[in-house]
Amino acid sequence: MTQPAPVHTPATADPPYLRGLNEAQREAAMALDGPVLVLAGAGTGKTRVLTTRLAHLIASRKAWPSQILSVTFTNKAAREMIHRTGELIGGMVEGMPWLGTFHSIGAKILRRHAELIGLKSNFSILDVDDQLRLLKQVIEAARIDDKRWPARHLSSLIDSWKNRAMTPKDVPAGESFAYGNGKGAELYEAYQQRLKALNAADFGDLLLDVITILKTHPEVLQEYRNRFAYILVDEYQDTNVAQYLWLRLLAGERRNICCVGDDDQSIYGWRGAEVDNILRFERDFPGAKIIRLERNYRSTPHILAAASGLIAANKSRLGKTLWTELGDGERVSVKGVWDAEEEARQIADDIEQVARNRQKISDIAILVRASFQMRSFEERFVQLGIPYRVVGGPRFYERQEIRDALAYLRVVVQPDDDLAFERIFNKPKRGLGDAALQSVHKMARALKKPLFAAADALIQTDELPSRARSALRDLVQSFKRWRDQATALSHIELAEIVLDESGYTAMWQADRSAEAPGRLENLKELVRSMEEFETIESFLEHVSLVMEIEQSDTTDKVTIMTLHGAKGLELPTVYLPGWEEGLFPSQRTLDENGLQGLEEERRLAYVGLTRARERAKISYAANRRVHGMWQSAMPSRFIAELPPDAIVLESDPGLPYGNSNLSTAPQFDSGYSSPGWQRAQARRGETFGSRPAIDGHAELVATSDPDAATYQRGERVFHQKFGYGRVTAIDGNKLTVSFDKAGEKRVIANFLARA
DNA sequence: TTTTCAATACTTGTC
DNA sequence: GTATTGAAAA
Repeated sequence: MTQPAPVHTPATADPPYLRGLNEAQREAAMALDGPVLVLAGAGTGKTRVLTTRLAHLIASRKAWPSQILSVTFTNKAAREMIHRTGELIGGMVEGMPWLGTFHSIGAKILRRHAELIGLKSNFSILDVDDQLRLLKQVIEAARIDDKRWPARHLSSLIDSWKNRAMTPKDVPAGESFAYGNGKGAELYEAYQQRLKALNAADFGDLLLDVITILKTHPEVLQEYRNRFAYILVDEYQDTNVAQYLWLRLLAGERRNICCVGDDDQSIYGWRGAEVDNILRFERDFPGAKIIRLERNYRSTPHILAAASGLIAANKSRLGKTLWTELGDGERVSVKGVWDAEEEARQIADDIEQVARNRQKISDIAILVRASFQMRSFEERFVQLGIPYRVVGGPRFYERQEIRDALAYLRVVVQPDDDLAFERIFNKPKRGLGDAALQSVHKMARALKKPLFAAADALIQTDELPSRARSALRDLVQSFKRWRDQATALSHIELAEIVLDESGYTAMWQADRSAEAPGRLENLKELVRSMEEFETIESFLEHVSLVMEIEQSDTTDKVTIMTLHGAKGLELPTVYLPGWEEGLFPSQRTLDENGLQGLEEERRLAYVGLTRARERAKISYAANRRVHGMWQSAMPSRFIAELPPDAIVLESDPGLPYGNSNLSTAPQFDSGYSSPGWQRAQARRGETFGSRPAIDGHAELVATSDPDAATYQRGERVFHQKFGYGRVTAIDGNKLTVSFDKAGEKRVIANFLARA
């Protein structure tokens, strides 16, 4: 977020860190006392304000660094804040112990008071995988059919309860019925007990348990209220109810709380974020100062106009008007293409052109709504040899091989970690199957001891078949040996020995699949990354709270990522493909969350547009394959909402919006009940894979037409993608058609026409 | 116990 | 269309 020279020249007496701030930014950075809400539009220098505020608090001696609580959502944001504050006040931020993510700070507080909630201070933090396995055990113990009631479902329910700061007692009976015929709350309770027994907490607990402690132990609450003289919150629009309560408790009477956010960029409602938190800030903190940052330093006026015009269609927002002093620049281009492959082809051609002009292609990002859209781009880039990077795949520490390796280390360090032990029990395969694991469990229950101790006891008996017994004995003895060595060796050497002697590395070396070499590489990277840590314990703590690994890839590559992943970024050129009804806005969101969902999708579109500094290029495909079947699509309603003056239409011939006449735009009602994309567009004279005919006659076939829905076997039909064919089988509205050119395909009846 | 086949789902994703 | 997951067969 770079800024040009300031308009308001600073007074000479100003400390250097205030230089270059505009009036609103300066006000936001300097209003230190009392509640403050900074509404920071996209590209208005939000991080600048936050860091300046921190610097100002410290430099003016209002508070010591250790008295300021600064919370962010991501580690990346936390890192950036530390780094940039350091630049402002000259590297004196070593002692900012309370700057971090909600979860890392929650973990820190919880470790100090763990015993108040039935944990030990060395509790382990479960990842999503462990959580799910534990839930499965709880569900099984309650004799609930996990086919009818999947563990995933319960997991997301518990998440949503924790997001709303509900303990098992607080779950309303109605919601409890969402799982296992009213057993929801009961299972939640059982799960919490299992967690405590395992001395473990999940991510939700890092917040919820702290809230419980603060509520039930006034002296602890007072301690933290005294400690935190000032509170700073980043991305306030993304906070959930639990985080909100947590902040309110800590802010206390002093109310020195400053929240920075943008209601128009709230895109995580599905994850429990409450836009309402930001919308009602004034009511929660009467007398709060509201400061709007509206001067945008990032995008050209056309891009801003497009984004502002779009977001104006939302009803629930506080309202901001972004402006800029930059010169006009290019209009936002809107382009219709035949299908996703064509879309990828054209964008790739564009990018190739940029590369040929020896311009950086790392200035370009492709932002998609859903990750399946990435494939067509990757395929095309591979074909053309355009270097690219996909951001937001599975995170490093979430990869299977990394989790396995970590599980080994966890069992070495923490013999009581049952979940980790179970994970590596038969990995690599050592002939210990389900039967053997059940025996260990039985023993553990009998002895009331963790699995590892039970396994140790079990090999003294004749319970197991001799093969399994010796395999288990080997495993147990290996762990004992590694624990003995742990003191003598560095943690890096230890990790190498564990991975080696357990046969885990060998397992992947023997694997002939395509991913195996990559996995081995990742394991090496894991060991390398341990160097930064003093002990294996501190490394493991880092791993559970920081799901990423620093990577410095400076080569010139195009970025492909999801719109969600793009928040906070900015780039000169941004491609926004897939603006089609059903995909963006996503039909599922519309179905599940109605108008609210639509508004969130619109905010997502707003976020996408406002990432662009100089060029934004929207495109939509007239045809797309959804769940393996071809469907035609209508351009997104968001396209019709863009101000005509800010955009330029350049669709391929024969497609909607092909000329600069927006009156052909489909009309949607404010809700989602009549999506025009249900209408199929049948085009004649096309064959599979061909480009659209210039003079093709478009013809609409309504799905409601009863005639169109009933086909007979053997009937000749036409499909816009596959051409002519004959119906060979009928299954409801899904037909199997043997096409003359494209072969046999399963298609939806609505997209066929009689030939 | 392991392999193979069929059923299933399939937006977004921090910590 | 495809990746993942779970249950039957080898």
